[in-house]
Amino acid sequence: MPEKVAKIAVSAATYWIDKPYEYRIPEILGDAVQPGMRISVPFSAGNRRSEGIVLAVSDVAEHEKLKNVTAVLDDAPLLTQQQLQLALFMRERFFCTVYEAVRAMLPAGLWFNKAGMRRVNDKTVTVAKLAIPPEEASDVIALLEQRTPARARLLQELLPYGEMPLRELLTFTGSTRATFNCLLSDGYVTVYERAVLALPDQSSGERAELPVLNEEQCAAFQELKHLTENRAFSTALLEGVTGSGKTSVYIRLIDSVLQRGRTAILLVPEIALTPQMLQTFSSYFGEEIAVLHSSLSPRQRVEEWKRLKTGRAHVAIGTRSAVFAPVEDLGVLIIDEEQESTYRSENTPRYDAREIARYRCFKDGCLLVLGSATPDLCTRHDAEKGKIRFLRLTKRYNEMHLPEVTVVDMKQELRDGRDGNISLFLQEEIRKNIDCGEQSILFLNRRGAHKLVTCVECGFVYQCPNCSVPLTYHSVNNRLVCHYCGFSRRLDEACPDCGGIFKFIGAGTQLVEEELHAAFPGTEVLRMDTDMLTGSTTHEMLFEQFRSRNIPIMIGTQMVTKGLNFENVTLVGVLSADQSLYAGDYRASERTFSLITQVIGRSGRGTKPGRAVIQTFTPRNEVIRQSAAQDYEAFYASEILLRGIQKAPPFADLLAVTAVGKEEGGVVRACRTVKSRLSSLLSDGRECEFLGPVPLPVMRINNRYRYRILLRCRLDRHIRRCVADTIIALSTDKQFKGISFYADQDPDY
DNA sequence: AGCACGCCGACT
DNA sequence: GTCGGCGTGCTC
Repeated sequence: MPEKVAKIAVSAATYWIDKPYEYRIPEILGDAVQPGMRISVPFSAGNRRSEGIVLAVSDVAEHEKLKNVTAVLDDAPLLTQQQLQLALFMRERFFCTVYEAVRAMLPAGLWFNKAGMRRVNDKTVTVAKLAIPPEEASDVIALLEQRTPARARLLQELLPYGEMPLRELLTFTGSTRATFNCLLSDGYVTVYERAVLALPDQSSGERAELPVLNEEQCAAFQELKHLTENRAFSTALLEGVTGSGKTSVYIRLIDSVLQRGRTAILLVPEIALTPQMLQTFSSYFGEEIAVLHSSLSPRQRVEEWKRLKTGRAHVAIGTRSAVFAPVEDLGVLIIDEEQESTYRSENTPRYDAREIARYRCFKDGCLLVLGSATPDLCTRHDAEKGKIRFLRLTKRYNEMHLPEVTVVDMKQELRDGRDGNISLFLQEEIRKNIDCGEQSILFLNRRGAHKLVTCVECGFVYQCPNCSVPLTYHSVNNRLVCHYCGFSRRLDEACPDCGGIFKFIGAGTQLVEEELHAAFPGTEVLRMDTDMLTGSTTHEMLFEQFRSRNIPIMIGTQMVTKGLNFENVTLVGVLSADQSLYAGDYRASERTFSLITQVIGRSGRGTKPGRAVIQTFTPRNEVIRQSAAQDYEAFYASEILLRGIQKAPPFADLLAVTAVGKEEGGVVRACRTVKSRLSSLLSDGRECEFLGPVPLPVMRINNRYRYRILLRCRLDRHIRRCVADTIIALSTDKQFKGISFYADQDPDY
């Protein structure tokens, strides 16, 4: 009887030693070890316990001496062969380890032990929060390291985030609640309960009638449906102006796929996944739906995942990670608002859900639908070239008119002696709304929401000692905070350089709120920002207040832009359109256009017509004018020309290799080495262009310098291989000790 | 990365 | 003679 051998992707393996490792399956484990299961193995010289996932089982050993598999962690495979294949693809494509890919594919709750899963009815999650300023925490960690290292580790893990669900914190650090309680009683941390997104009640058996489609929607639906009927891969762009009813088409499409016994996945941007939206889908599909979303409790996440895995649910709705939903025989995968940056992961593995979607649909032979009012330029370009199907919805629901848009020149405002954040024109418009009992929403860019402190006399600006950014002022605690590393300090009474008086510049939501109170005394204002969302208050609760109490004005950041439907809102204002426009990367215009479109779309969704006001210092800017006119066609036409000239996507791929390290000279040298190695590897007649080394827009974060090399070319397998080899070679080079490298396709900056 | 093995200087 | 410095190499 030949011995069984397992090929395993090990969690302890770093990127440059990541490969399938062989282990012997001891006889007692016998058939209990199958591909797709997690197991426990000894790894490396010290035989450290490591987790792994079984990739294959065979009875031929390619190695002389093998270690034994220690234990099996699952009683059924978590991943199918196809999903394991996907993990291997992700390694190639996103420069991560196979196990990192696996971890991204599975709900985090699977790693919590059974004892930790006892709670059934999680209405809230306990969140651990740092109770001391981050810079003080660093000192505390150093202090604790000697006598109570476990406590130090907990604090260390919590530090970069500021707060995280307690359960996750304990699992990541492998600590117990007791250790945490010590930190709690020492006052270094606090806890609070955060409300968990409520899943729609699916017990009410009555299913709603499917939405009736208008002529245009019907044509789009028929064509999409047709594409799902032959089992072949295809992609379609569904471009629909705001309010054209893309969702109704999705619903009918999902329904038709379910009718044929296949499954569906719907991806939505983070912010669009609201209880109302889930309720809508749940009313059509009942318990067929499973929701995959980060603000579910770990327990719920596992439960929903299992319902899909076991075939009790056939439709997955969720954010980015729902692209990994464990469904078989996929019939359609829909990505709503496909241009959203939230589909790209910012952590390892730095995957793009759209690319995973394409891979899955290709393998499953099914339809990929990309829906948007303002598609990604590359998607739109593909549609125009006939590479993907192109379907359009041009009519707004009920023939509603687009809001009337006014662009206000803020330079003129300054010349007229007004230096506030709200122009005279916008003030008058708000006044009209207050008078007739209608509501207004004011939108502030996240970047614009930062408040700087500067000295009136000498122009002194506080800088973060660890990062190359100015500190931002928070009036709640009168402290200056770094938004990258969390450093904070008290604000001095006067300028530390010259003793001058401070001036606060840049509009924070709080500042705008104060301005509004001054302009409209006695009028209620609802502020929607992260400061308001502490404790058990959720967005939904604030939105509900806004609606039910008919609060005249709401101000907010990104989160007020999407998907919300308030009938009584007839005025929206973009306080400063410039921040995102002049961010400096090749996607800045595209982001701005999409953002303004979404904001404008919030106005006049009821029976009354809407108005929109865009404030800018550059009113003649073409992108501003095109977005004010809501002319995506014009925007696309001019922007695609520009991309051609810039040789930016879709006309070339960009790949950034970033080096991060404590010593600036070393990091720059590392980048140069990346460049010279790659250029000699790719010198065989390929058209490749190198840019850099350039510092990232924020050059230093947490005392680590960040530089990158940009590679402009047509990315193929060979080039990826060369990049991977280069990263591996430099990571293992003693010369570059302490410097880490990563690669990113089409980076945002 | 993290750990063992290995080959040269100051210690009980 | 031995303890320990960190240089080198491997992880099945």
